[in-house]
Amino acid sequence: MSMDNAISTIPVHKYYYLHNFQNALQWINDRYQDILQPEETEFIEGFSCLPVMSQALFVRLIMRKGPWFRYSKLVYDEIPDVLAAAQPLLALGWLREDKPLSLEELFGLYAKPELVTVFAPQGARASMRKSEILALMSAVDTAPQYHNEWITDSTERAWKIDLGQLCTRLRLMFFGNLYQTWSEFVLADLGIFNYEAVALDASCRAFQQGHDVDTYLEINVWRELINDAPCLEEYLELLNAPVCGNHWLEGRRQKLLYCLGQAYEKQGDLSFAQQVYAASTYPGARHRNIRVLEKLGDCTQALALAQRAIENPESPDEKQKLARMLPRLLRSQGIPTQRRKAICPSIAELSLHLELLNPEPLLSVEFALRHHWHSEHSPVFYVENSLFNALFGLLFWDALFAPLQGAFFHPFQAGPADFGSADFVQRRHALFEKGLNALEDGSYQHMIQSRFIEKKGLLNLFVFWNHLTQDLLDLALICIPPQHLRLVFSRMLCDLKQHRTGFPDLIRFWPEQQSYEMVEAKAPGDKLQDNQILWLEYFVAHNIPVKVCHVTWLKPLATEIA
DNA sequence: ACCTAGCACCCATAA
DNA sequence: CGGAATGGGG
DNA sequence: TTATGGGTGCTACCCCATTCC
Ligand SMILES: [Mn+2]
Repeated sequence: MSMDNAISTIPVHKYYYLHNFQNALQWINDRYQDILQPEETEFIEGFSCLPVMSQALFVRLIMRKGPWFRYSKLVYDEIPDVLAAAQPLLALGWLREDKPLSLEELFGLYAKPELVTVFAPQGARASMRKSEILALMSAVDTAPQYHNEWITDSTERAWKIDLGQLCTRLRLMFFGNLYQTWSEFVLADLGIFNYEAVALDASCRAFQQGHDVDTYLEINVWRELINDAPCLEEYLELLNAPVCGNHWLEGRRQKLLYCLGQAYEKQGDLSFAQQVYAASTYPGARHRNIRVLEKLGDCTQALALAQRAIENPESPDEKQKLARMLPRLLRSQGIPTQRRKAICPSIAELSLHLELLNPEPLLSVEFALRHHWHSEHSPVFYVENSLFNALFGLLFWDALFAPLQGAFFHPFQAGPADFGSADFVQRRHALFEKGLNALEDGSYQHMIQSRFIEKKGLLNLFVFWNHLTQDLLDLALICIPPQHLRLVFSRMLCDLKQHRTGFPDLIRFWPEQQSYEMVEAKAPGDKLQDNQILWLEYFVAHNIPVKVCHVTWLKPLATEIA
């Protein structure tokens, strides 16, 4: 804790955010000359000509919620005269005070007590909820007005930032996504996020074509539309959208279709959902298509599609789901099926039943089991996916951070941008082979240990550093034979997206015997998930030690009424 | 990869 | 008043 | 009773102030 405080109190330059933004603009300007739109070039040029205070204010604003701001709410030590700083921005029209505010915008800008005062004549009362006052006023007067018409008798000013879209576009071009913000810079400066240093040359950039930037933004608009409000029939027009030439964007488009299907399904528009699922190649879309056909009562179609699918399953996960649906669909057609005994007999044999006394304070089954088994000579860790993912991330560090074309293009990446694409492993084949070979010749131990030291704290999408201690790592390397690591990593490499998850909750070590065992803990009512079952089957098939422990509580609840 | 994914928890339904 | 939710900040 | 599907909630840097109910 004190360490964290020490880090976060290191003083940064008072205009740190402005310097970061200037650097980002420079970066973009250097790499995107051919793609930048005229107004973007104009903006970059115009920005550099502004007085420092105005630049600083502008950057402060684009990092805040917006698009409306109240002058009185803009208080910064490093910008003593906000009004003066705003003048050049107002003159350029980057900030506007001559725009009307809708009622909703006004309500976003002012707190309830203020609105009660303003709208008391129309019947607003302090006892009402803010939403009730809004409803009241909507009934009376909904037309947008200028700020000084809404709020008379006030020295307050309201400004609207007009370059939000443009700045979002620049941010997208820099990061290649919209979830990262300009605050990445300061978080990295403060040591809150530490990124691997990947060599980036002047040609590294997220987008190769201006059109792709637009496509990304369009998809994002659709996504917000789908998430924020009920989906209309008109959205089916997405079915006619052209295929994207860019693989990465085409994948995003397919995912968008899948999300639209989910939204339709959730709101009960099964027929729309079915059409969209049928058009999407996103993993899982076919399964949802079959399920929705079933829900629609079209079991004939559902069965036909399921039978076609099981001939050529897209993944073990889909195969698993299909195997569960098929008997039901067959029965619906009057075709009898023998009642299938538990999912897989080999997994049933892994079962172990324990009655435990839940210590105070109450623990989850995973922690209770760990507590029950843990001892100095047989330590137990609650690791879930984190252990094997971390070992994977450390062993294959060089492969993950290899500076391949298109993989890295800004200094704040926890992994390559093309992680998710079908040819990800193929493109790095030789590097992954190198890691696997290290398992053969024994050098993997040193490789993993030294990277644990060297790379500690650096963001890696496979390594969760707070879960991985030196103790845990030492025990894992002592107790888990390299043959097992190889088996696990091989399966992961088949499909990194899907096979990163589903590992058992606990791992028990017996360092003196150099042995270990993984254990999936199950509370009553909890059941194995598909990805867990698939790993269990794999472990059984390769003699990797694993159990499923079903825990019941010995003394249910005596101290419950408190 | 913070409107996203992985996990556990809780409930409804059907054989 | 308590306490959740949101926004701003380094 | 079991099996299945579905929905929800938590958690992700951490601290602080404001807002709202
Ligand atoms: Mn579990």
